[in-house]
Amino acid sequence: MSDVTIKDVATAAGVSPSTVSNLLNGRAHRMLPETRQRIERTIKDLGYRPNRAARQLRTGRSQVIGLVVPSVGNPYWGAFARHLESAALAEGYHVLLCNSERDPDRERQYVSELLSDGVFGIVLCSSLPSLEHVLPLVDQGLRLVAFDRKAQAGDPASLVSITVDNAIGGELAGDHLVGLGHRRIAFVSGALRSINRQERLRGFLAALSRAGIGEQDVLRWTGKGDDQLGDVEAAELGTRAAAALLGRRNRPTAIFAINDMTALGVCRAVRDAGLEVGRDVSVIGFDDIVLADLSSPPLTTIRQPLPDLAAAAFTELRLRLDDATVQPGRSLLFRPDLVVRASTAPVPGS
Amino acid sequence: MSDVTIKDVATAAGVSPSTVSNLLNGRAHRMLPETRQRIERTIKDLGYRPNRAARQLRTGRSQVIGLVVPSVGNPYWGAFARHLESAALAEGYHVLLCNSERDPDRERQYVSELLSDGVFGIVLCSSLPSLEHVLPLVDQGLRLVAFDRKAQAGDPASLVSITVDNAIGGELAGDHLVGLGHRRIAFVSGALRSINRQERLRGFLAALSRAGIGEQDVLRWTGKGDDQLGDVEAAELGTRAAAALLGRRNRPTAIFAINDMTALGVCRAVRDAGLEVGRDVSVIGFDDIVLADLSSPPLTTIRQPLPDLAAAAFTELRLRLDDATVQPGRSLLFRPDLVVRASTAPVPGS
DNA sequence: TTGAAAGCGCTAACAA
DNA sequence: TTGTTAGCGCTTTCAA
Repeated sequence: MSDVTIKDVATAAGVSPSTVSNLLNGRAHRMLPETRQRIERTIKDLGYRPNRAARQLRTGRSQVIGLVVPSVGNPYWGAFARHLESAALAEGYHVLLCNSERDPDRERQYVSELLSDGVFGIVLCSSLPSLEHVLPLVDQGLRLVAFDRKAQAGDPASLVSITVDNAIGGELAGDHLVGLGHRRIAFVSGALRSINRQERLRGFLAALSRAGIGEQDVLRWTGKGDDQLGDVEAAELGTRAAAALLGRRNRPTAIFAINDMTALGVCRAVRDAGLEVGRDVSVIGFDDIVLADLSSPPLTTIRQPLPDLAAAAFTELRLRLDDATVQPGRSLLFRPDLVVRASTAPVPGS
Repeated sequence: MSDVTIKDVATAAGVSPSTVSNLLNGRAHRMLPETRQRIERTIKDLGYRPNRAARQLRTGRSQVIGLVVPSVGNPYWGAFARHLESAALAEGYHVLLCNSERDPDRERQYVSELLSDGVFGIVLCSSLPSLEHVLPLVDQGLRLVAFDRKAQAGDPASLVSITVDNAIGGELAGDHLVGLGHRRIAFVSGALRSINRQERLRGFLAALSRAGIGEQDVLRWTGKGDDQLGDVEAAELGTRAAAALLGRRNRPTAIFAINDMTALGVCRAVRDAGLEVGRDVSVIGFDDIVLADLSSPPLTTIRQPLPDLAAAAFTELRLRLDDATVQPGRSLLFRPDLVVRASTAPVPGS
């Protein structure tokens, strides 16, 4: 380890440790320019690097934030992690990565361990509607930003929630399909346990309703016991759901899938049924992961502005980390975009 | 913050801090069972959690390892990060995530900062053939495991290198295509700067050569200036390369792409040319990322045993973290598998 | 403008 | 079996 300490620097520069410390902590104005230069030179010459553990022990603060996601193996979360890390790095923060694998116990465990690591700022991407499993830890100094989740009535007052506006996203999807002339439309998702999913469906139904398509006329597939949907499983679910829906007498001409992975699974089922995505059945997803544009045909989807979302998550977290007083909670809802590609087209024969 | 310290526990339990510390550090046998139980109860009651910064300051060790990858936004690296984190967690370690974005300066910067964070164990997934930009830091206690990179002559003696056996992977790809009757075969990659890529090509050529196809008969596309290939760009490159290759008079009947992202781009170009992947042109990739199985048609590829690779990376790192004496370096080469899906088929008309 | 000194929470000799 | 003690490297108050 870099065994040169602040004391070594002080001795070599002929000053006291506190003067060096002052320089290190943005109080350079308190010393003569020549002193300052001498110290700076010495630091360079000796290759001195402050020991963060010592600093943290002393100040109680650390330049690390925690990120808890279901799994970075999922392209969506991988992309989010990348953008968040990028935003954090720009401000000198590092990111501890935690994969909850959608296990509430593991989520709680992580948060607790992070606290004990001196990591008080955490971006939590929880799959759960309720955050009560981590709330007790807020009393211990935890600063929480909940991502991909709209604020709920039962949330602690200080919580920040950041997400795309899922209801608007659902509406955009619905408007798009209706605008293409579709009337027999299906919705495919796993169990609607998360608020996000409920919102997406709500917006979607609202759009269809405006076009005169009642709720009862929308084919809904919302998980059939297959709840433990991971990332690969989401596609699998899409395939099974679409296979069932396409087997009906009056099969839908368009399908809205809860996310892109599911949509890709839906596309597979369409092909398996001997139909062509786009021409025979329109498919629209949600997220705009990197593969959406790569798949065949390229997937029409609702894009989440991931860089903006990630930057906001970090900014909000930092705000609460720097200021000891408890800030009021709030929700940030970002607007999603419709990205039209080849998987959606006018209804056949129209 | 959890302001209950080891001292509080000691007082409450009626013992000295060192006894509590002994219990905490696996020296429970040095005390009476009843003392032990009393302390354990107190720890629970008070909700005590050790302060890691203090512990680290004292011992110089930390339960954190660093992971430097090009970008977790790339599905391959995202999957690797997930498996590595999982292996680390099982032993009580946390993972600091660093995205180098393929910038050598950033790589060096990260490693240096990690050192100053007291993080001495780092899994480095560098895109560079040489590691000299971080070597000076090895003297400062850095323990390095290089992933996705075979050992080189110029490496430091203590370096561990872990990767799939890319030459064998290339051979498997070559044998597969040859076995299907293909003779006009192309290879598509970005610039062959990394050792991995060179190895894949070498193995591939060796397999073709055994089938009587000389090097000069293999169409090679190895980047045309488009060097800054990120993740999306890899697909883009595949598309451009394949478009050019398929425009030739004697177009290839099979294409081996350097990785799955590139292969997906190749598939897109095949479709754009009015041909069918599998039937008209066989395409094989490398990695077996999650999308390989989801794409249309599902992609034949060379699978990397990612969970095993990740577990090995952590194990090797930990070995070197625990033992202060410098261990001799070594290379671990894991065997890849051929996964046959629908993107490859016998050569048309055979 | 600079320095002396105390102490953050913990571990591990060493002493009892 | 248990306790005393010194000190890890740093920041910050207070004094000079």
